[in-house]
Amino acid sequence: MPSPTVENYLKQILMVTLDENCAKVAMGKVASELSVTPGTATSMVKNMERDGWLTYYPRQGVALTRKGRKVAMNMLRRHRLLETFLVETLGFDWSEIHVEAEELEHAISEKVVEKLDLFLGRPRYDPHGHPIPSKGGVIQRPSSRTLQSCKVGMKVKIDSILDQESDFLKFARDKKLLPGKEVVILSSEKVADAITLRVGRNLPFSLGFRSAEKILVLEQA
Amino acid sequence: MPSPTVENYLKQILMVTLDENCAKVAMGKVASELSVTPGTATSMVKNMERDGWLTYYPRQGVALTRKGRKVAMNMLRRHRLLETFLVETLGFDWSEIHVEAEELEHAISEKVVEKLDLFLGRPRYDPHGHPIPSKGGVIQRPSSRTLQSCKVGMKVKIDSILDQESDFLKFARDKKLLPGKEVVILSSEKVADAITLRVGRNLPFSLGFRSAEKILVLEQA
DNA sequence: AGTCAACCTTAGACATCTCTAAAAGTTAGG
DNA sequence: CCTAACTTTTAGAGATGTCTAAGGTTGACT
Repeated sequence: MPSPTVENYLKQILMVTLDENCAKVAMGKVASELSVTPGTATSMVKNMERDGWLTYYPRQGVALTRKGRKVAMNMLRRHRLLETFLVETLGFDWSEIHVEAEELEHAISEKVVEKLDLFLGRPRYDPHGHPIPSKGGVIQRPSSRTLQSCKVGMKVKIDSILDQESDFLKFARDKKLLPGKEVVILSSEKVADAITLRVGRNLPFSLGFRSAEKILVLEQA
Repeated sequence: MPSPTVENYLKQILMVTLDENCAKVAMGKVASELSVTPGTATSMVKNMERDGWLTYYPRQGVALTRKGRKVAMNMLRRHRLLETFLVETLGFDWSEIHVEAEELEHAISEKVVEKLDLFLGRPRYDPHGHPIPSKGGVIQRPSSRTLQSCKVGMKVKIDSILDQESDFLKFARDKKLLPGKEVVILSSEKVADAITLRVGRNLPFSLGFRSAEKILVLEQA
């Protein structure tokens, strides 16, 4: 059985994995997400590898094992069900519930989770609009669309690059056009057949529609 | 702030204090109540004295300080409110709730306790018939206990009947089991789950523990 | 290619909470 | 009043999870 601390590490690592859509999570990210020093994260992660929760690639990052992912999904389920309960049943404001759920999710037993789920009417989304993983650990992924289909002014997050051409991938990397990055659409001219966009705070640049079709993005809530 | 472990020690010590109606709690009792070895209890208690939760009288026992008692009462409040919630709202059975509440009581914030209290309609008794301490740490009937908790040979006075079931109330009236009556405990068999008692000079009869728990009594000096 | 900054790991320390095993104190019966 | 049985304390150890401080790697930019 994982300790509450291990549960926290697992959940946080899963959330970064889902968010950045990338297999390995860097140690620095682990440390900052959990508000511990880098040294603490390293030693913790080594213990967690010893116990089979994740795989540790020194100086590269960590990836959850199947066993670790299962627990992490379960924590996400608990967290989001509890947030729903706090808003729907106890009348909390949605700005206050995160911290409360963070504590309760470690103390609530599987039995209580089940009864709560039933009591709440098996909700599929929490008050923030995030999908609640099922009992089996399946999460509904927000559907992605191509960059080409985005409207001017939209703020989206890169989900994945479909092209495998190394030239294109190199170009994408130069422009920081990488999974997880936030992008703003500055213009989209059908006549010119081009989209202008900005990644993070970098310089804006343009992409032809043909290239833009190769990039899947997620809408930001 | 007390750790969950300290909270457990405090709550357990308070419960023994209330139960035995005596100021000091022996170290052996502390150890057995918390299911730790005597050595563990001693070292823990020393740390707790250092932090002002209790006073430690070597080879005699411990007594809560005002600060310790306040926290302990609050834990009791949380525990009993949570048990009420688990039964009333989520539909748990009596028998399962103690362990669940034991975990949750350390994770629930003051804010959530308040909202829960409100949601439940500010109950005064938990499903076992135990009084729920108020927000200020006042327990409503410090001198009353359930009939179920009485030892063989004790002479007590009926304080009140918690059950609202008319069948049970009719039965109680037949047996003269009414507030103010004096009762002697003739036997209390955990295995048989039953208590035998005599009201005044009437014929003795038996009650199951579940029924006995719904009867509040006052100890006779 | 060299250097610097960012990132990561190592090492040693500490607080908390637990254990076992052995020693010391206490109490009751003969 | 002595001893056996019980209770309590001491001593030493270990797991977990955290820190600081120092040292090693890596990658990016000149």
